[in-house]
Amino acid sequence: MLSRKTKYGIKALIYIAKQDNLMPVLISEISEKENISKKFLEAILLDLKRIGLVGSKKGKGGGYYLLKNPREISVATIIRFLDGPIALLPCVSLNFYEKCSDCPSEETCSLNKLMIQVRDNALGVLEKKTLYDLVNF
Amino acid sequence: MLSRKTKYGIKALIYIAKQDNLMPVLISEISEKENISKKFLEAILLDLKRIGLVGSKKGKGGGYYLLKNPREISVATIIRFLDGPIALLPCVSLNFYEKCSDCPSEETCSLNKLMIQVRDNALGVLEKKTLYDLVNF
DNA sequence: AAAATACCCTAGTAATTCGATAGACTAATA
DNA sequence: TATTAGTCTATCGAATTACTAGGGTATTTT
Repeated sequence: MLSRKTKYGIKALIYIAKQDNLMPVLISEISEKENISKKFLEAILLDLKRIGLVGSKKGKGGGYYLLKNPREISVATIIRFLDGPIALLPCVSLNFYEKCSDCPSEETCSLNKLMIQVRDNALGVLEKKTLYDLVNF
Repeated sequence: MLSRKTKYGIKALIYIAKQDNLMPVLISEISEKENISKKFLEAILLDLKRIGLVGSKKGKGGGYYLLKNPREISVATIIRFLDGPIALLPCVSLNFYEKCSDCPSEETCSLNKLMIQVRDNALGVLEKKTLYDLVNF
């Protein structure tokens, strides 16, 4: 399951992407409209800023805005950064690979191949889907 | 990501399924061969027993054995019982459905449809794959 | 009776999640 | 310059989860 953090992060990005004017969007506005705890959202947006997906402007008239074209932000990217691996096992993760401590060999592991298949199926959807698609659903 | 519990559970079931003789399999044997903490495995097998996938016999010559045909045990079933929902959001889970607290309506939710798609893709693999397939990989 | 084995209970550590609280800093604007 | 509307930082805490470990009980076979 996705963490709330990730879910909120995606919804916030969608919200920002929907405002096609150039004005930065307020945390408080997103918080109210999307029913997200303001302080929690604050932390999430900060994460998204570190990743480079959004920029921010302080002071009056400030807020958050997208730094990339919505077509270039895939859902997979967002999930990876906020939630971590999409794969079900560390040994089949493309971006967070780690050897399973209990497995002597991935070659002979009975789960490895199956989980690669599951991963690829999920990625097939999540890599293709971008913020743009979600805004214009 | 799958919990260790689930991963261990699946591997234990595979191990048991591989012994085609009728002798029950010892916890300690699975624990050693699969590098799983014995105590943890104990709890996992107990769960699997409650679910009805395995049976057990105490005393000398005791151990665990399958109660169902490996062809009838899908990986999805095992994951659901040990790990919970396969879906990424509660609102798209078939077996553990729950309304998202922040969403006013699933109809207009921008994530709902996408996550249904991801779920169905994952299930396409996990429902079809059974213990039998994993043993004879 | 003794040995082998599953079963049960408890407790603890460590990490993660989801926030709450309090305030510091920054920039536009009146 | 003072005010105000914002982001930013840091810390704390309750609740849950994921294991790990110990010791004792019940049951079955020899």
